[in-house]
Amino acid sequence: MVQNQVEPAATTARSSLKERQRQERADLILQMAEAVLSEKGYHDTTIDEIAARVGIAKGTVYLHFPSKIDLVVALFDRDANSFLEFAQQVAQTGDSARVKLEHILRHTYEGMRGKRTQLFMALLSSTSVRNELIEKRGGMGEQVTSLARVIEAILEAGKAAGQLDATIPTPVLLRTFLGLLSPRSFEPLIGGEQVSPEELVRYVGRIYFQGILSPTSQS
Amino acid sequence: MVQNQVEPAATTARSSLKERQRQERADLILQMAEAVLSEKGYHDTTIDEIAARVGIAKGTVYLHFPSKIDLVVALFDRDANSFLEFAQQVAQTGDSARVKLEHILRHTYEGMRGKRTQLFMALLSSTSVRNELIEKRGGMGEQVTSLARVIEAILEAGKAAGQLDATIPTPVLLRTFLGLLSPRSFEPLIGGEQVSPEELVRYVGRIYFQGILSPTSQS
Amino acid sequence: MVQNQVEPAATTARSSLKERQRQERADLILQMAEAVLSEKGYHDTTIDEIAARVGIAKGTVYLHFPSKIDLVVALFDRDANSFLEFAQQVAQTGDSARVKLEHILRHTYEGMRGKRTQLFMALLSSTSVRNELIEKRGGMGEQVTSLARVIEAILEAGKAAGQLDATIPTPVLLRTFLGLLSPRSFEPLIGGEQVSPEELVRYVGRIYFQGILSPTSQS
Amino acid sequence: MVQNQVEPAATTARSSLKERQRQERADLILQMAEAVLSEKGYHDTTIDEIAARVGIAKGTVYLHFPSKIDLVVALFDRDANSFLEFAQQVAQTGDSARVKLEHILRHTYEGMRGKRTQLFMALLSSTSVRNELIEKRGGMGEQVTSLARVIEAILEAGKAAGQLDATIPTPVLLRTFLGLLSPRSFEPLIGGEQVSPEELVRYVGRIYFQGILSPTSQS
DNA sequence: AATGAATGAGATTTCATTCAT
DNA sequence: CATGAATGAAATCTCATTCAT
Repeated sequence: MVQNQVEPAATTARSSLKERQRQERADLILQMAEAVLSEKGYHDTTIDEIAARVGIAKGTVYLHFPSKIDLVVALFDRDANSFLEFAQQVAQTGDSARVKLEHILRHTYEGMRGKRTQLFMALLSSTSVRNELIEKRGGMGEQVTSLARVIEAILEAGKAAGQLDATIPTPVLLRTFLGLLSPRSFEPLIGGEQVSPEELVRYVGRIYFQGILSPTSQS
Repeated sequence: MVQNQVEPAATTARSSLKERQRQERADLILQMAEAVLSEKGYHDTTIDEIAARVGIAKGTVYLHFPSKIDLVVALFDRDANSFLEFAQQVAQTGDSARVKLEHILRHTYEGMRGKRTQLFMALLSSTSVRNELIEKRGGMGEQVTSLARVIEAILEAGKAAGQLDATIPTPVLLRTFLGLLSPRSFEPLIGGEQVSPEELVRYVGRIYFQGILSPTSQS
Repeated sequence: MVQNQVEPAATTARSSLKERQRQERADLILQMAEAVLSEKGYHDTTIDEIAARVGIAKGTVYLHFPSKIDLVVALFDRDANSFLEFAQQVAQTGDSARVKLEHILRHTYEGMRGKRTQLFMALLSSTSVRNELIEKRGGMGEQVTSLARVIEAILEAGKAAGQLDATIPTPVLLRTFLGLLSPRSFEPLIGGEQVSPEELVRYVGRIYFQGILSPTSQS
Repeated sequence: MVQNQVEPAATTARSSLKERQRQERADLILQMAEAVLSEKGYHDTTIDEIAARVGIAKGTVYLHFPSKIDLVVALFDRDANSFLEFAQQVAQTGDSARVKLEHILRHTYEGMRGKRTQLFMALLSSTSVRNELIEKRGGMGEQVTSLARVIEAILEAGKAAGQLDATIPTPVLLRTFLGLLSPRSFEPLIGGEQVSPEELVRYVGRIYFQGILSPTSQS
């Protein structure tokens, strides 16, 4: 009855230790889930395989995520939040729309982030996951709309500042830009890496902002 | 191209009648498969549902397609061929690269073709189907590479003619262009249709060829 | 297109043959399910075991019953209907309430019917099945209330005719009577069969109608 | 009966304190187990839920009861013993068989005891628990037979005293009486409470002892 | 003693594929 | 040819039980 009264520190320390371990475990699971998911897609990813890669038992996965779709949601949320956060930071800078959007492109194409965004984009456009989510939840979460809004805001600000072509509707600009974030979907079509992320940003940025016509031929 | 045209009467007539019926049946199956596949994705599409929509028994589907993945392959081939054919026709015209590519965009965005290309693109980037195909077949078929080559040829010709910016590597141009073909992946993110296909072509074409910067701000 | 037009008989014959086979299969499954269920109870009954006893594969069971609970519902319905039907027939006779109710007791205690009613009663009072049913359906079905109503009607008619003690509320009479239908719940408590069904009816009838006091001691 | 009464002070005091705490804990667990078991039945009751209701960890339950079935056994034993004790006390009075048995009915129908007996009766006739017990132990314990014997003794004494109808075999009387102890199994069939326990005793007693025939129609 | 994370056997259910009719 | 019943592998999820802390 008179417990944990005199040493709240200890208790907190202990519970936060456990909490940390829990977090680590959950992160490990998410990590492996991410790997398997991007290799195999939602349906061909089995809880068994995720567990095996983490080196734990199947049931343990369920200790952290109540169902397979929840695991995916957690992953999606993590990536969406991380992406959203970055986009929001970028949006707050005083840079031009072009610089801002190129920042986002760079962030997307780089390293580990790239993989994450890859999966994030894949999940975003996956019919099966979408159906599952709509059925069991009631939508894809608000981060998606938030993300769209942040980029829209950048685009609109660019238009207002006279930087971007105001005659093209923002939704079209938005979709087109989002499409640029996952050009790797077409990787298998082409093959290995011939271009560095940085180069890719320069090229894609140039395409998106200046078009692909040769400068001399521009009317 | 020149099949079953000059064959002797009776037998052929009968067999070609049967053949035609067979074809019709197969087409019907493909049609329904297409519908279900784009609604539910590969894994959530069941042979049972396809058969039910066609109004035939499950076994009958197997009479036409030896397995579920073969059904998808047939669909994919059909769409890829149709797309390839169109692209090849376009490539042979004397138009500029921009006009050619805008033709392809228009073809993709329009009507029923649009749906087909949608599914085609979805299958192209679907992890599960890709893995399945690599496992059971050994790749995605040659149409994909053929298609890439046709578009590459258009792009390279454009560069050679001084129409397109030669400083951007063709693979990047190619990927970016392919990315423009399935902007609907991001539909749920945005919502209903606010733009007609024709407008979309104009807007997307302008973005791809001239960029999104405001004309006045172009150096 | 011009099928089954000239020989509707054949078609019907064929389809009714299939239908009959289907029925037989379903009945066989129900039969085995009944056996396993009364041996092990709902939760310890596995579809695997039912299938094994029938000599078919697990999936085949699901071809006939969409889920385990549906299997139980079918069984329950069958028994409830059979019981209800009998009770209704009995209710329509011109016999006295006592004779009617003793008919029902006899019917319950006899042979195969006994087992069925046993299971029926067991399911009726099984917490797990009840919860399952309330959750997945929305109640126990109407047969149960119908059955209660039929017996209530008999009791009330008996009261009206001056045969039964009108000072005891019908619900109490009803519950008590229903309690008499599954005296075997207490079998393990007591042991093997020492009394024949017919004797049991006589004894139980005497208890229910005249009480257990010795005739001489009745005030 | 005469335990821990004369032991030396210190150690015993401490150990009996611990012992008492242990007992209290065990009782609390039993209490919650009882609640969950009667709500959900044996299989749908999870150790997790019991622990949660007590407010302890799952492992702690296992410190008190080596397995789930042991928990049920303990509960069953407790109720059976309590019931048995009461029945034995009643049996020792000088009352008539009717008064004795009505005492037992009253005890069963009243308040908290009622719930306990309810569960007790439910467990008694639960197929899954029975099978589990037979498998892991080897029977249902002796209290059950003891209880049967006590009631049998009352019945036989009643017969010997000329109070009860000696022409009805005692086993039948016994079963029938036991059947009266859990009329609530049929509650869902009827609905809410319209009768008080005391009234119920009077009605059920009258039925059991005098029958349901109208007094005037008794020959 | 108490905890609760981890385990893994086992249950339900789905569905591509086969094959006798 | 067409059918659709049958199959059984495989996947998700649950939960009694164990055990390191």
